[in-house]
Amino acid sequence: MRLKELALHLGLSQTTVSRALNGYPEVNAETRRRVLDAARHYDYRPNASARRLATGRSNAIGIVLPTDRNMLLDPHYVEFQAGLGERLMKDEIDIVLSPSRAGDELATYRRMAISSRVDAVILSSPTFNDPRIALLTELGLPFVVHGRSECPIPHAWLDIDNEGAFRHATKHLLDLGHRRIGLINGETRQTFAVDRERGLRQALADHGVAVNESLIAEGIMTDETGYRITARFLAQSPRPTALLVSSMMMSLGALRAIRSAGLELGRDISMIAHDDVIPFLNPDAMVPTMSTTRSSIRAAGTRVAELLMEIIAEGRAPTSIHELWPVDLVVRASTGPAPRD
Amino acid sequence: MRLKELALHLGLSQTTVSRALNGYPEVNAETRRRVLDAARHYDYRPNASARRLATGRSNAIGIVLPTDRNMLLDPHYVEFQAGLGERLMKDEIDIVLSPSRAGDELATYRRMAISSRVDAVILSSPTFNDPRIALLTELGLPFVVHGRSECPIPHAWLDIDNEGAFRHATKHLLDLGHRRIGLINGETRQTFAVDRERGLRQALADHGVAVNESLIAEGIMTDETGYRITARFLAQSPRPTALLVSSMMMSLGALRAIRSAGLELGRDISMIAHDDVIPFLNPDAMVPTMSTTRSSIRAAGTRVAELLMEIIAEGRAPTSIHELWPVDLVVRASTGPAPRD
DNA sequence: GGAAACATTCAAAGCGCTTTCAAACCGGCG
DNA sequence: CGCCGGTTTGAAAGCGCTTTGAATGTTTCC
Repeated sequence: MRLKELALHLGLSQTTVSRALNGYPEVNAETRRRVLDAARHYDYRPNASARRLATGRSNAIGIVLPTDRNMLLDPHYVEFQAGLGERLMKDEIDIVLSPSRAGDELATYRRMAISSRVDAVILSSPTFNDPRIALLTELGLPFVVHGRSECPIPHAWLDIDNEGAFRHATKHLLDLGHRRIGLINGETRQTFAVDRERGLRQALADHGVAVNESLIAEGIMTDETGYRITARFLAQSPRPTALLVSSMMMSLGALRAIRSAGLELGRDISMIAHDDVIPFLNPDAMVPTMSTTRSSIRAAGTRVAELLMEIIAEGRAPTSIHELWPVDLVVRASTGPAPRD
Repeated sequence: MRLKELALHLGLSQTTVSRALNGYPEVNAETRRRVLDAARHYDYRPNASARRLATGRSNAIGIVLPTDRNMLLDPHYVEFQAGLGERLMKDEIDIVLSPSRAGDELATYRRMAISSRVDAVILSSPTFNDPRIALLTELGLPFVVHGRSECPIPHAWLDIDNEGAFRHATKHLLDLGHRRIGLINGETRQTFAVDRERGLRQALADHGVAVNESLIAEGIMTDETGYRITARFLAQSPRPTALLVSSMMMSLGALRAIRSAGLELGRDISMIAHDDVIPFLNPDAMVPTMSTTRSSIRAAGTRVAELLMEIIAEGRAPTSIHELWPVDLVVRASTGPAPRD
């Protein structure tokens, strides 16, 4: 069923039918009712491409999907997508994934923009001076950064307070008497990891505790990395009495290493992990339950979608958008007072 | 830059330029070169909507994204996506995610089809008589099912041999002398879970071993479920000497429960888990290394994309597509001979 | 030399929608 | 009665591309 046929059936012009369906005010109430009834009856849906061509809006937002391993190796990604979806569903906005090899990312963004496939894009895992920001700004394609870059070009971003989160977590451990605190971080080419390390250093400095550089390590955020780094840390003498871990996934590995070393989490050693609130990695379900810095990545997705809609549908200025979300510290059983030497 | 302007610059008609760009043969070689050069120079990209409208092809394949929790709670999803992307990239085909609440899924498929947003869709996690299959068949939207349904309507599908995988795994355990084998399965409304259980039962029957129904359990495939079910199994007397686990994620929980019970994996109890080859859940990195039934879900994604392309670009008949992939059994350190009673 | 065959190009139609601009119709008013 | 403002509808012009059908040269072959 096409608009033309529908109009024919109704004995109306395409114009009127189109207006009735799109909620324009100049349509007679009775006519509109008839049109809507008929549309429902025939299950009419406007052809997406035709509408896009006519309006210039694509009703879709884009994400470049890096297909190489390591890039999206984590479940955070899909949670974030689900969060986006939750908001975009409401306006029947699609998410367009453009697959791309790591090296071709810029070209893929360019392609998306120039072929006007999407109204806006989301930029995840920004680096310090992320070239994508300059590119998209130049191309005039609206975007929101999830995370933070230090790129000088003004742009919209939403991030969680990684520095504050790890500062608080560190302070909590210090208050419990811990002095040798290890950091198992994500890769520091990602800004969030740097912010977290900064938070740790800041708290240590505030308490006049010297940083032990051999207790700061990073890697891709897998169970395996968590295991390896923790094992290395525990081999040191004296060993750390507390660990700060950048993801729940890593904390699983860390926990394995702790058990292998014959230590008990929460008594011999404490741990605080960052929790993105992934359904299948529930800190309350762990044994012992895991203390966390918590911030739902799904909620972030929903909010990013909302911001995107404000930009493209309501014309909000992207440069006015900077959201820094505070992060909860949730104390559970994995943290306890520092053991006596 | 639009086609019209490009043509103007070149002193050619839109027709010729379009043909040159799309590789039609009736264009003079020299002319084509000029056109391609100019296109590159001006960074010309055809407008996606216009092209779609004109050709009737959207160069996109669709996935309905269920945003409710539990539906895509697992990392398999993103690996599969990456696999798809790997193949689709080549032809610059987009993946369109249409967010949908669990209840509205059918409506979302319908919307995708009728508004001709995509050329084909992927149907994941099929149920026994999946209503989506009937719907899509009726709508005439090509699709490939990832997994298997028992829906009588002929359709394209790709699945791994879940039954064979678990039959072999069980047989392996039986050969090692195990008789009390527990199954920690995914939810049996998913066909793959039923197939796996079937594989277990078959192998037991072949060996004349009676099934212990209290050692068969299912649940969503999380670390937590793995922990709970295993703990319950281990509380039985006599306890099982081996476990079959439906996902690596669950196996992490199972391992925790085994350790909590003071048992040693690979000696006191054996375990074989199904491995979808998720980068951050590496069986070789576990301690002890985990025996698995292995099948890359990413590779499946790539193949599904390939099949989709064959259908939409080459006109292959969907009903001719039925692929059942064999599954490797990889024996590592988590399996050993059954302990003596 | 002219017809036939081929190679190359182009004008214009059409994909299905939105939107501009004009027209039709209405009751009310001077 | 003619005109006006307001309401409602419609014809037609795009949006930027592909593709049909025709036209223009260019060779080739009797």
